[in-house]
Amino acid sequence: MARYKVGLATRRRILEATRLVLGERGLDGTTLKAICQRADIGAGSFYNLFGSKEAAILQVVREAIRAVDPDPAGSGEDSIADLSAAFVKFVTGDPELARIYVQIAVSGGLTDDRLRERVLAHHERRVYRFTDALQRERPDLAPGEARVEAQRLIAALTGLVLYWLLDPSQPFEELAEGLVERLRPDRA
Amino acid sequence: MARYKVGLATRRRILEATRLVLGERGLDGTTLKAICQRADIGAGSFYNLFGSKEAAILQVVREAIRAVDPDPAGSGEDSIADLSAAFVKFVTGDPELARIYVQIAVSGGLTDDRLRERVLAHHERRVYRFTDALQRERPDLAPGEARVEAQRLIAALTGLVLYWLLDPSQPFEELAEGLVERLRPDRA
DNA sequence: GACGAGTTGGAGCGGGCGCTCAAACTTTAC
DNA sequence: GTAAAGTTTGAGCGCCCGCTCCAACTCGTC
Repeated sequence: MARYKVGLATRRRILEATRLVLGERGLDGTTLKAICQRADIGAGSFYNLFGSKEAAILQVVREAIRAVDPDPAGSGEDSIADLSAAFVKFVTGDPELARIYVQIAVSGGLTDDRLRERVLAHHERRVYRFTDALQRERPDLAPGEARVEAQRLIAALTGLVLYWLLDPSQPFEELAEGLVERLRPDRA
Repeated sequence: MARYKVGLATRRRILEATRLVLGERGLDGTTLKAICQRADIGAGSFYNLFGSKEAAILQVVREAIRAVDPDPAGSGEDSIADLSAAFVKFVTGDPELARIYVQIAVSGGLTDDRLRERVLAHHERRVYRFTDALQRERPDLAPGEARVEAQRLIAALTGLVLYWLLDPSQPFEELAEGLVERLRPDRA
């Protein structure tokens, strides 16, 4: 849609504004008016560049999910500690996007069928990735057990993010690091 | 407000309808129309018994939180396994209420200041309860370490509930039970 | 059965929602 | 400089929201 420089710049401003509003107000609080005020544009400009409010939101959601799982077709060289640390870094490094990620996973996933599919597909990839890493590090674990431990670890990390977003004074990084300790080879 | 039997019965129907709609559609999807259709009443009847839509929702939210933490002033005789099993039982026994619990914690807690306070107060009580149980069972743990482990356990349980609600085919009970195993005295 | 108190449905209010549209303006290519 | 294509603004449309109001109706009491 955008073909001139100004249009592309406006497009970027809209996505940035959408990101901010989504983080602050959540999925349903993200109104067109809020986005347009934040981006300092009129409604007409928005619809010149996006087909609908949902389109802009989905674009931001895609970004958030990609930030958590940056390399969907990755070759699988990372350790559990790497994967976990990368997630912690994502969360602490871009809390706005982390907020969106958690809100989408829950309020979106539990009420919107299409979003649930996206969230579950993303979750499945993560479980696979973590399971793979765990099997490499801990050949002593049965394959089924590795997957189960991966699921537990991801659930715990997700829960910690939630409580940290609710109360940022919580020592999220320390809590998260302790989760990985337990899965180390020397604890087998 | 309700003084005749019919009024009290209607009040119950409204709360039941609110519970169902909240679980299915989430906080923002719970419209007055949806509640009234579900309860098969007119809007006038609703406002004869509740001061606002929010009042009915808060009533249900209170129920959900109380279901997770049924005895806020409890004496502290439960073991970690008891506390964890009680939570698992709540979740599997009343998934509707569990849905509400998770949705409120996230979409409510992250966007509404008053709800966040409620959620955090509830969470703090739970952490205290779990920490207390863990200290009794595992005197070898430093007090700070017991609290940290309690936080990790609660976060993991919450995360597991989330993913189980997104995908009920997940073996939630098995995954949850494994979390407690690790904290047993004989693993010290 | 008469009567006050409580309960009921639903039309309709003010307001915010996502979105449209046309006229004015800006950018770009020649 | 010209003109086609792209961009912008903001009033306003239709819709649904939470909520009000009141005439009609039931309930409980005597």
